[in-house]
Amino acid sequence: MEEFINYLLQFGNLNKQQIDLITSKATEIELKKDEYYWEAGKTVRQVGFLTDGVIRVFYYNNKGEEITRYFIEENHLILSGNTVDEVFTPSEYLSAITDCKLVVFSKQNWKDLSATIIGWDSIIQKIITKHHGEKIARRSELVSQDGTERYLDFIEKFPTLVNRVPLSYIASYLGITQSSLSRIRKNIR
Amino acid sequence: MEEFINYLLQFGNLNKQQIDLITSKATEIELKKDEYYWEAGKTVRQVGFLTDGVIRVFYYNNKGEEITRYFIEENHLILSGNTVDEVFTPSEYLSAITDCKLVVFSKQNWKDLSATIIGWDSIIQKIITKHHGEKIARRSELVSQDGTERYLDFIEKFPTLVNRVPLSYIASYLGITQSSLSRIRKNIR
DNA sequence: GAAACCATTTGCCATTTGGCAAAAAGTGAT
DNA sequence: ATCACTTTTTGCCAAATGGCAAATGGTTTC
Repeated sequence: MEEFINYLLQFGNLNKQQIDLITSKATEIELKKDEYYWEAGKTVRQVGFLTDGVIRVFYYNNKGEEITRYFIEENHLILSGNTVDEVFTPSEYLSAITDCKLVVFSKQNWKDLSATIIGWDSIIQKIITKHHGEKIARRSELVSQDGTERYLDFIEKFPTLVNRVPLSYIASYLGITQSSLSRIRKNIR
Repeated sequence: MEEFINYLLQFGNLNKQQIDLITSKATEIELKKDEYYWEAGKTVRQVGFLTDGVIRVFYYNNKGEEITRYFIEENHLILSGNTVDEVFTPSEYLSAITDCKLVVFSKQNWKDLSATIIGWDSIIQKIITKHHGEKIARRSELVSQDGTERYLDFIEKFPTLVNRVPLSYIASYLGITQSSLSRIRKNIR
């Protein structure tokens, strides 16, 4: 819980009272390895903040292959469709790669925070913008690189993930096969 | 100008008075083919809306190659860093692929609109969110596809661009060489 | 129409990656 | 230590892509 507050404070100020309110609206939950946080087609009713673990976001392409879109690390907010207003039904899956801990808010509680805390929306908006920027930048570079460059880039950008994420998922994120990734790793050493 | 208003109206309501205000703050400009709209390192002082033409967004990688990040089509907003508040110095270039027409607002005028029109920020936020979503989705798919799939996808998603954008730029966007793209095109027919 | 210029295609060969299956290495439970 | 299971590495060969240079096609200018 503390992690979440500290994270928020990076993007704006909150007084003790506001922090208490946020805390009172939150629930802490755990997710075991390989459990889903979201499933495609099932309505999302929560806003979550990942305090521990790694989550993988993926979908199935028209050949039935799992494509990893990105990874969510500790200290990242998990929002549905960037707005809490509407009912949101994702087309992708979020599943825990490691055991995870999250702080979650029901949509109603989240709306209450938005309505009560001045500046809340602005803080959240900044966070969303930041995450978007990161995701786009990472993806754009991938396309123009060959497998080796992609992997080196991955190591550099996600040093905390390399040893926690199965290589098959990394390969799927990088858009190469697992065997290719394995060969690439051999050549790098 | 009218295009811009119509575009805005898709994301929220505006009354006649508000529309007049927006119009009064806007300037229409033209951009000739190959002229820059932004250059890396030069401060951006405008918010623009592209009413005609195609703009290419690119940067240089560490090998000095031009990498096309994406294309901007008609009826898209061109914002710096997603917020107008701060001084923004881009690290990428925006250059006109065809002759272009834009509606532009000085930062000051844009702020005035934000301060005067209730709901303005919310409209803009929706637009930004939408564009972000589009960009991420497009990029994510590219990574997991081979050249042929990427090109077919490109044709499908940007039918209006295929015949207006030089193949070298498309190749750079797709992350393949121009020769490869040429061969791919031959095989498709 | 010829010349100059730019965009696109092609040929040739080296390199990378994919696909598939088997081997090897690592992990966990008994 | 052994067995069962999962993850990662390899080998083999086919297919895709890159790099480079030359050829072709198209457009503009004079």
